[in-house]
Amino acid sequence: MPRRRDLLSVLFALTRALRRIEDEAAAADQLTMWQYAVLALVEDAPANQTALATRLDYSKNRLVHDIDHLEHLGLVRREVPPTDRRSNTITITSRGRQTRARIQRRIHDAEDELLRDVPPSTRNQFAQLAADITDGLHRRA
Amino acid sequence: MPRRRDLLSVLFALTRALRRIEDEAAAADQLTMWQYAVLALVEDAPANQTALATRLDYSKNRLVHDIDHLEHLGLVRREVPPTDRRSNTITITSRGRQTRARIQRRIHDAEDELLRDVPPSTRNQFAQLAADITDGLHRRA
DNA sequence: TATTGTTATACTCTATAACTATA
DNA sequence: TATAGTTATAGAGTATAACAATA
Repeated sequence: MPRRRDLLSVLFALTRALRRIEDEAAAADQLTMWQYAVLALVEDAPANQTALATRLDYSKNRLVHDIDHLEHLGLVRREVPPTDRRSNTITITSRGRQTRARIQRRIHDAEDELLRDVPPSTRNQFAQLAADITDGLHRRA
Repeated sequence: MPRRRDLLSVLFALTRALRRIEDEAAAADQLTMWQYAVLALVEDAPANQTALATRLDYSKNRLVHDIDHLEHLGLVRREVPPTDRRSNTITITSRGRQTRARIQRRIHDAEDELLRDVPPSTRNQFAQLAADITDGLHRRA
């Protein structure tokens, strides 16, 4: 029976490589990984900055600059809902959708290249399990 | 058919939580996650600093301070092999083994708590697939 | 000439706390 | 009094390049 390995140690090289892939894919459109992550979240549904910070496990003060940048590029809009004038609802623009799709295509291509030696069945199984576990953690948070 | 999700997005929350677990477990023994990672690697086999940097995907200049710290705590030793007096062979001490085991126990306990809602079969399958994929990446590097 | 480990430096990222305007 | 967003600042983490000793 082999010794139990730390879970992080068996994920570290993979997530570092994936992080690099996302950084580069986002940088090709003048974005950071975090800005791309915001874009991806608000494409699914508009959200205010506090909700985004919670969901991303990110701090709200850092989000300010990221959303400034996204807004400056015309990829999202800040809208103040009349029901609570303290908050901003972040909404994606059509240009934002295009940019996000372009970045995602780069990411998926690079993922395919990175995992070219992993059999598709292994890979799909892994992705499914990872999604289940992570979604479970999000539901708890 | 649901849209393909970025692999990083389904791993991110998990790896961030695991990173926090390792940071805290290592900090309880005055170490960083990186220093713990070095300790774990040299327990398996002594290695020089360049090899460690490559294996950890870390830079060799940062390793200098980390190994200084580990050496200062008496957890590893630098030994100059007569065959190549430029390099240091980093060897773990018995105190280093004890510290590493103690930190790992904390990590495994915290992992169990984090993943308490994940069925053991799911978890084992996930860990096995992750290890296979990561080991494959290491073999390529 | 190349490599190992080291040092110095600048830069980016991140955490903390305080502030404003609304509620 | 509490919350959403913002601003300012200090600190940690990281990348780059240059250096000495050895090969």
